[in-house]
Amino acid sequence: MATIREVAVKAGVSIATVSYVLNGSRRVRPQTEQRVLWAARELGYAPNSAARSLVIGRSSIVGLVVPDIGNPFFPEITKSFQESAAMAGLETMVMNTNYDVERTRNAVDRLVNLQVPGAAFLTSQVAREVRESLAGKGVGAVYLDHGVTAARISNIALDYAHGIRAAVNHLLELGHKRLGFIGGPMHGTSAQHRKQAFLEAAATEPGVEVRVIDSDFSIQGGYFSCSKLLNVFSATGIVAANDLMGIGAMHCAYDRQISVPGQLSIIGFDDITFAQFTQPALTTVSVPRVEVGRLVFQALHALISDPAQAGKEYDVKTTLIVRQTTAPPPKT
Amino acid sequence: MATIREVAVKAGVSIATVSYVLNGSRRVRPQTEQRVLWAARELGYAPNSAARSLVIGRSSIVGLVVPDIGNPFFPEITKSFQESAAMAGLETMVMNTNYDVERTRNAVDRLVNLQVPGAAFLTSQVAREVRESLAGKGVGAVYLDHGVTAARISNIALDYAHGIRAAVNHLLELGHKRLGFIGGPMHGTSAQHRKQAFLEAAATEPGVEVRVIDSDFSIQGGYFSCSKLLNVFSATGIVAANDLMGIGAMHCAYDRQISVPGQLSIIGFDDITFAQFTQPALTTVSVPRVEVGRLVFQALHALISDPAQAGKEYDVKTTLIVRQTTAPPPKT
DNA sequence: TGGAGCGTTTAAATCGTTTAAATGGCGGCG
DNA sequence: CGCCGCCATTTAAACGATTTAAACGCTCCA
Repeated sequence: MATIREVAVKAGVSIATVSYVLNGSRRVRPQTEQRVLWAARELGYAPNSAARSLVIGRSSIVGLVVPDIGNPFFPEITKSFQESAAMAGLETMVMNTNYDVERTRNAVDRLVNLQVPGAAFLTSQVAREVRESLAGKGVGAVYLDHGVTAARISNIALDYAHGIRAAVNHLLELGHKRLGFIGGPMHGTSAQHRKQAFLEAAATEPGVEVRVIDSDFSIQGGYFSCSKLLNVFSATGIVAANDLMGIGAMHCAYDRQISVPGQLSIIGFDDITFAQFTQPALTTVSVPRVEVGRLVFQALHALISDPAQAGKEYDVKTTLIVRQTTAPPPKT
Repeated sequence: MATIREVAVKAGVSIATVSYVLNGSRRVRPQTEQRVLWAARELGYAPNSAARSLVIGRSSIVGLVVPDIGNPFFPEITKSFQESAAMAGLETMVMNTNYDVERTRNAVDRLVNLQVPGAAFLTSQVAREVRESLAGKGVGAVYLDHGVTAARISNIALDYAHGIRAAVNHLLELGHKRLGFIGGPMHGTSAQHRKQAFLEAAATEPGVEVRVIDSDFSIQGGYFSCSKLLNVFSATGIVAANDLMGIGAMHCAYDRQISVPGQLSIIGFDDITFAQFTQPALTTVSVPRVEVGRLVFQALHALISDPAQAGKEYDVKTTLIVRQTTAPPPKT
């Protein structure tokens, strides 16, 4: 590996000049600039990132904290985040927390130790003191659905309400009167928002019966919750807080020989790639993941490059995608 | 952030002693050791990783290069790799290459710049000179299905043949005589191995007709390949080189009103989580992903901690999981 | 011709570690 | 009693970059 010193020698200047040219941090005579550039290219020089972070006090790595990389919702966001970051010359350190507060804390500690200038959190399991310590250390942070912006803290708000409302209205328009909702774990704010939105949307129409069950965002969870829902009262329409649970619900219906959408309509949330490949294809609320990934990075990048600027709130719309798991309720 | 200097002051020793205690790189009087440990704990000291890598010449980050994090096969391996790495005190930098040689080259450059002690490649799109330069720079590398071991290079061999053979035998035993195979992109060695294994297994039984189509590991690819296969000759059994393509094939069959498994049997490969949730559930060859992730890391770790030791070859078995997409061929 | 003034370049300090070499104290042995 | 050798510890020199402050070399004007 070539060092800045070798480049300096080759270009016949001091190392400071090389640094100035490469970082554009000071005016340099065009002629010297050319020589330096040439020497650097010739030697295939790339600044040693460790040395750089040591003196700067920040690394060129940003953190991306996800609750479960195994859930197909996250890899796609990760991918587009990572691509945006790479274009800005930043590496992305992906950390998986398994929806666990303790592991999240640990992940943050490790990110701080890496001296990341910022991190994005696609999970809501972040303890308050962790958030505060992060802000205190001057680390920029972008949260998903946390709802609060502050110095060094931006927020991406997914407009769940819009999509959920559309989903509920869709079911109501089809004539459904008994609706079930399978929610996510209640310690997550995003799960709370979705449930809230469902309840509000369902309340607009009089004479609609509603039941809600909190679950865990997994296929198995969706399966059992659907089962409970069907036992408790014979729902004709079910909205799940994510596609995985929606798919679980479909299997529950299948196992009970209940036809979807003939006897039971099901709507998911997220529009993961697989949603369009279930049999029948799952009606769901789409979250534009590529856009979210890009936006999350942009928000973080803004925070990093100008630490003085206040945190912002960004909005992302969600939209209903009608496929084949919804139909009018059976007439009894 | 506390520095080693502050710890030294608090413990009343020199910074070198602190370093020795913390790294166990030299004998230290138990009494001093205790004082240092206490001081470090008291201050919540964690060594600055940038400074450390600067002087060591290696970072505490290992690379994990995957072709497509969006393909559910990889996140799970990633997860278990990452967990093993974390237990060994190493961070994992995940890089996505989109099956692109150029992007792989770029990813490697960035890893080298980060001074990783080693990297694992779950993709076969690695140019030879890249591999060589990696080895030359003293970076340990673990490849999946590359088949070559050398100094600083280990290899994980997935025993495709075993699983594929079981899949083909399963179809033959059911009485199928016309078999199709949907392969992966031929520039990947793992795709080649699977195709090879299929052809060999099918050749053992006389009177069996066989057709092969190379595709691209995507759902869409599987869909079109299945379509072609059915046009070319009326296959009654199809083996796909991965589950995504198997699922694509199922949809193709569905759209053509061909019942699975009544008229067409389909077998996938990988056993991604979704394989058990398709309708009907996909018969597939299981690759133990958690185990693979762990093993890949262990192999890498061995390479890193003792650079002198020769590269090793590790084997992982694959096994057929019979679910619901296979049945005897229709009697004509 | 000498100096002011300006823009460019340089020397040197710094970041927080690791580690080779130097130091100092102490017991054992001649 | 003095010397040697051994241990535990310290001193100090790296590692490769950024950046402040100082030096330098020009041009231009008096």
